[in-house]
Amino acid sequence: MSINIYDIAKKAGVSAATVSRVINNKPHVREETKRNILNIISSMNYTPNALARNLSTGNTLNIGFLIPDIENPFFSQLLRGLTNASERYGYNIFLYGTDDSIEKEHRFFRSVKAERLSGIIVIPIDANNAESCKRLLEFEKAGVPVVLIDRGLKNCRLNGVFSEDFNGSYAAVDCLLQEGHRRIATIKGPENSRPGNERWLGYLAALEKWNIKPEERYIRQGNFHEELAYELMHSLMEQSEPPTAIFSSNNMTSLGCLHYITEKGLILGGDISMIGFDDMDILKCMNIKLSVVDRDVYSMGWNAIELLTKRLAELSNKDKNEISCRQEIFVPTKLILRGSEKWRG
Amino acid sequence: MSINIYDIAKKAGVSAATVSRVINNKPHVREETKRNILNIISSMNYTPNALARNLSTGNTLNIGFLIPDIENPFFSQLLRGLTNASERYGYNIFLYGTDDSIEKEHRFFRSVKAERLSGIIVIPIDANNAESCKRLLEFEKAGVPVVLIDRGLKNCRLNGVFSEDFNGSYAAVDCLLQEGHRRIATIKGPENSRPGNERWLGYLAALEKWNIKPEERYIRQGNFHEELAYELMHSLMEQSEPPTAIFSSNNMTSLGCLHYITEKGLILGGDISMIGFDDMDILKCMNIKLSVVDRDVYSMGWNAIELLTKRLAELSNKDKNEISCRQEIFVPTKLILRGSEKWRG
DNA sequence: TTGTAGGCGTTATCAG
DNA sequence: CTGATAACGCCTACAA
Repeated sequence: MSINIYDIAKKAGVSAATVSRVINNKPHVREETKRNILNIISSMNYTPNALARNLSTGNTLNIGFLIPDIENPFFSQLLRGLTNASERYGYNIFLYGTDDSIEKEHRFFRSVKAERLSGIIVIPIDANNAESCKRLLEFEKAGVPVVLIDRGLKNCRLNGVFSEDFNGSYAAVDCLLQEGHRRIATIKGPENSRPGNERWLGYLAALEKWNIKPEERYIRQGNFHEELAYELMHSLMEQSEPPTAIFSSNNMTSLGCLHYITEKGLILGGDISMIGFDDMDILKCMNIKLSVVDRDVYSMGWNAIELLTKRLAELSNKDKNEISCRQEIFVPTKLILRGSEKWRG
Repeated sequence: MSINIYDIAKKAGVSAATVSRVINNKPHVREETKRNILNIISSMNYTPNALARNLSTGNTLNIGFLIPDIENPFFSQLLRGLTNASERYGYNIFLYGTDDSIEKEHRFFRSVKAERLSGIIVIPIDANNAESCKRLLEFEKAGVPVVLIDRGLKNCRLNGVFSEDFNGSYAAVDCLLQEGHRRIATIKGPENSRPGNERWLGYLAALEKWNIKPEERYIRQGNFHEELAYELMHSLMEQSEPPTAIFSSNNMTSLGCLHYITEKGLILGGDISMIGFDDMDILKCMNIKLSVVDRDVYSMGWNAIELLTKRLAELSNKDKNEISCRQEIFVPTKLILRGSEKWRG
């Protein structure tokens, strides 16, 4: 096959053990021996076999990432944070696209085990899926740390990086109320998603603060996708007393709303007001002054890797047998006002 | 550590070899023995260690994917095609985000070798980079097939999946000419990119067909990113005799153009005409009738995996020692007219 | 049909 | 500071 550690050893007139020490920057090697070996390594263009090393150490630097919808720009941004951070920390990323299919999600769990990944970062598809929850807890117990991002799992206490969905949503709806709106509609996220639920609770809480009863006619069950949101906008707007403002629960939903709004030629912040969750670069290009609840998505990805790194470090210091703290990180949200929240502006 | 093939063997009262045969679906195992082993495997929740297997067979089912700009929706779509196809064929994807940094690209090549990936799919950053070319050819020679996507490398004959950039661009510009435009500007892609160059040649060829001389004042050097395109639009439009139509060489560039156009309140297909390369879902939502050169990006990703699969199969049939054909697949483009090409519409 | 034994390329533990 | 040698978990001739 390809050139191995013995070839180097032979050439250098030493044993494989010494070469191994050099490769791994271990102490107790004479400076000269080291230099010589290093030279031979580079001149023979030798690259240690990671498979063999991992097998021997029982520890890969590979981490798995399960992502439900690769084309959603939110996830792309996350992915960039993740890949950058994992490069920084020396991990390889195994990418698994689950495409919103729970079967795929489960299939990938098997892969994770087979490949002996040292950690996984998961955006679970269904917060209520007991099987996923079980499998993930098994990983944790087996010493494979799990970090959730954005979405969570019900009754499944794991590490995770989330955002302040409740606060963000509350602030957005509160803002609309301050603007004078009283008929505020929302298109909810999927019921089995933590962010969807939190944002819904934020909506309710803001209404309650202002002593306003939530009304069925202004509430729609969305699925975080554009098509449905677009349809729901029709049913929201084409009723006798339509809402004066919309709170949309994610970026795709906002697109659906905007689709309807631009199609009807409505003026944002004039004919209809709106605040969406999650910013999109595209809005700027299109000169669309949509107010949004923003958060640092890139850093969510980065934080997830750091959290994982920390957990992995704790696991390798098993000698102290510390009980490590579970951590949930909540990235703050920020309300960015661009005018679409205005009433009859 | 975790449970291994010997544990299963002991429990089943057979040797590890027999268990191995069962795991790999090899013949010459009594049906009953097989059933029994399978039962034990599932009851003990055993998953074979892929690292050990790969080390032993010298063949991983892992393939690397180098992508320059994860947040570009074109690449997201590609990524979806790739992940779906690789799941279908049983590969794992190692994702490497190069972020347009040639150093990262080279660093990842090292990783590819260390991890003994069985193939790589690359979107090279710089078509003129000799080092990348050299490394990729080395991989090919070492039996690690390489498939390029979209972008290529100069003087580096490798397998690849591209699209009919020249034809697409030619058709777009020809269409603008048919509409009566004579002052057609273009914002070019990077000079070191194959698609950028092909699309530029298509532009020139179309002009030539109509006997029109390309004019410096209507040509700008872009970089496939939005910001620069936006700036270049200023310099294009704010001259004494501005162009009447724009041909934009990729999706991000189109965004930059649209940014300018919407900001100035220009009417697409009225005040200014335009055709872009690559469609974007977003356009529909924003009700923007941009005509585009479209291609099936998802299938480009899928095709890349299929090409790789074929090459891998050929390599394993080394006994025949066939010289396998290098393949370049060119996905067709399609001009989608939505009105923005019209003149004084 | 099944078992034995050696090898894949490293690392790690002891000795020296 | 360096070298044998035994793992790591699986596959695969070859033998039985």
